[in-house]
Amino acid sequence: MEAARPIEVLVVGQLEVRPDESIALAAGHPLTLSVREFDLLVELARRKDRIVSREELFALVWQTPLRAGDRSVDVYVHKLRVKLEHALPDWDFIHTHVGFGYRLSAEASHPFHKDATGR
Amino acid sequence: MEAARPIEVLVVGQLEVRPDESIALAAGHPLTLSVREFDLLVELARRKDRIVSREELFALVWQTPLRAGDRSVDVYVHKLRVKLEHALPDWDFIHTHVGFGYRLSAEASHPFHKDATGR
DNA sequence: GAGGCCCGTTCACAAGGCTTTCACACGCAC
DNA sequence: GTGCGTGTGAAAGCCTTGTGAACGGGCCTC
Repeated sequence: MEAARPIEVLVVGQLEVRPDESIALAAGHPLTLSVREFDLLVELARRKDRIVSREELFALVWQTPLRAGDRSVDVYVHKLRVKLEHALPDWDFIHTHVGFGYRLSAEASHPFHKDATGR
Repeated sequence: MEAARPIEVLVVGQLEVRPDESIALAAGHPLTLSVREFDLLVELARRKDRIVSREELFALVWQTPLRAGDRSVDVYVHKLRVKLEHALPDWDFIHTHVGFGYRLSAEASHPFHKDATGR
């Protein structure tokens, strides 16, 4: 049999991330992500449902220790949130844990009090 | 009877590529492509919906590793885009993923009409 | 052999996207 | 209110990609 190196496919709700193919799918549709955005999403997805500190995320994605005052992680989390929100409006993916870091999990966005804003 | 090697027919939306016949059809009409253009289209079609890096594309089509600074892939992607755009104006086929590479997928070109209100 | 044509390659510049860094707004705890 | 941590929009510069064109080689025709 082939020495099959298992292909890594990270699934988080309707989100599917394939690090080997450098692609992320939202409900089967490819997301357009920059390199940093993609790398950040991959590392979060690999640690799905766990809280990951900024220091760890930065080291993983930027390959260098986080300097005091650097807000890059926050900025890129925001960029990812915007794109994920646009692709899958009914779900929240990146959750903030104040003082600890971020956690990636698929959670239905607040089921009550949902505006019927026509879009 | 025949050695049962299935004939390869790659379909991407209205695009049909037949490597064995060295022909590509757009909505049933043959495209006029050079060898390089055709080979590039074949390799992209074989990896439809996946992002393919310049390095991989160059190795596949040119049969030699990509040298730093070589823009051949970009140039041929452009040539292909022009011909595909001419043949099927309402569809986008080759999508750029900055920092990653190119992806071949049939996607309707901008569904919204862009006006010139400068807004 | 000369001229014309494609084709492939390379270059130069234009365009546009990406990363980084700032500034300020917000919410919560004290 | 004050301080701290996070959200968010924008500016600036860098880097990647898009694009038109020049150059040269191979091939066909005359």
